Amino acid sequence: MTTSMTEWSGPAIGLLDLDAFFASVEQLDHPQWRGKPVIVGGSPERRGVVSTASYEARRFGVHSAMPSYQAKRLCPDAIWTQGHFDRYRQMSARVMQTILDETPLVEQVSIDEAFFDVTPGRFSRESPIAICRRIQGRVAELGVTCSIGLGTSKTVAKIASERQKPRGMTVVLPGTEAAFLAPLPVSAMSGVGKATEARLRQMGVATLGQLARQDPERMRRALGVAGPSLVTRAAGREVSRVRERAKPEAAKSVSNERTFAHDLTTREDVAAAVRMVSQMVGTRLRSKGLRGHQVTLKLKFSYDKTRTAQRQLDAPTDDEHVFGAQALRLLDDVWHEGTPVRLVGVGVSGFGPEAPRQRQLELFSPEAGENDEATAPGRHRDLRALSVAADEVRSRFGKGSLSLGSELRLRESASDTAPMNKEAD
DNA sequence: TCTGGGGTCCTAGGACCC
DNA sequence: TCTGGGGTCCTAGGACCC
Repeated sequence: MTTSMTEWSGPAIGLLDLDAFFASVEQLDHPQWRGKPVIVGGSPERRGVVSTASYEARRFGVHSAMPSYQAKRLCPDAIWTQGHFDRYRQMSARVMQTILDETPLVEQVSIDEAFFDVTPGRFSRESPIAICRRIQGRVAELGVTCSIGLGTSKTVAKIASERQKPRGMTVVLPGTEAAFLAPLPVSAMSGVGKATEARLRQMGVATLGQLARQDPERMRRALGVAGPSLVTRAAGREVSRVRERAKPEAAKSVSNERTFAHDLTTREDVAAAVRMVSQMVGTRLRSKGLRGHQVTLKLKFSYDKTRTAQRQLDAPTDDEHVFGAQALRLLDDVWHEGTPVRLVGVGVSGFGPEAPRQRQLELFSPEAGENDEATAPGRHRDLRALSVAADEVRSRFGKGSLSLGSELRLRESASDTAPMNKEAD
């Protein structure tokens, strides 16, 4: 297919998606693993899931987000690894730089995906297709491969990128968007998950072509504010803009959660888990220089039963002794001893510059009592200094080098840092 | 020992204020 | 004696993404 600039009218947006990225990096770094099934994910014994499966493993039916025990059954000889995230981030950065070398407007959307703007006449007069081909070749030189979708909007580019994988390139020429999208199931479009798909099915809408013909107002009533834009996007009429990625400092929340190999039932164990997870969050907050004034506790009792509770703090903090103590209090709102807990999560948010609304009541409430773990301001300072010192020790001697006695047993049963799932399910 | 972890955004109800 | 109405904050839960 050849297209000169004169044939391309309107915006040209590309979406680059790295093929089985984590597994590909592992195969790049371990030549003896090439051509073999490789699975990056949590271990089958610890309630893990598959993050990425190499294409060799996919032939056995293994895919992202599959429970690891199931993947193990399908592909017993697969090579397993928990993943090497610093290495993936490094490789990702090189890929992003490669795209930037070809066009200045790049929006990284995840570790393995980026939109880029190659609209003819905007930064260059070259054919968008030629630029995409060159990007694909240069990425391959780095040792990993990618698939690219090219179209006049983000929605089209994204869907196109998934049509031919791995190492594919799918071009949807201007004017052909509606015909390209129409036969596809609604779930092909990002923003349409299980729930929305089911809702649309009830309404007799199964394909993007059918969705494109819906009354936007009807969709708004059925699906909320996102409804009308789904119609526009399904019709291929979306006007999208590639934006440089927001800075990491713009994070709105920092959280950690751990699933335990065996459910926790005693207050002692659950409280120890809350403290352990709070400590992980505290370390990350301090390393990012963020302080939040809201803490959230999350407990998962079974696969589909989760409860959360949150609370405002008197002042923004990055110290687990402060927000962790509040998280412990929230425990009683959502849990009673004896109920099995499979996951414990703690999050801190509310990094905005302004202080939360002062709540006079709190000053006199019994919960600000002296039996708090950390209440008196002087004690706060001492404990935070302790947290900072502990960060230092952990960074020098490893994460496991410092932990409370009660945490030790938990650390043994908690899944190791499970890699994020980098692919759509 | 079926189904992880880190995020963002939206919704809906109640509190509270004027 | 039948209780307004807009705005904002807070909270819990859920959908979705990679």
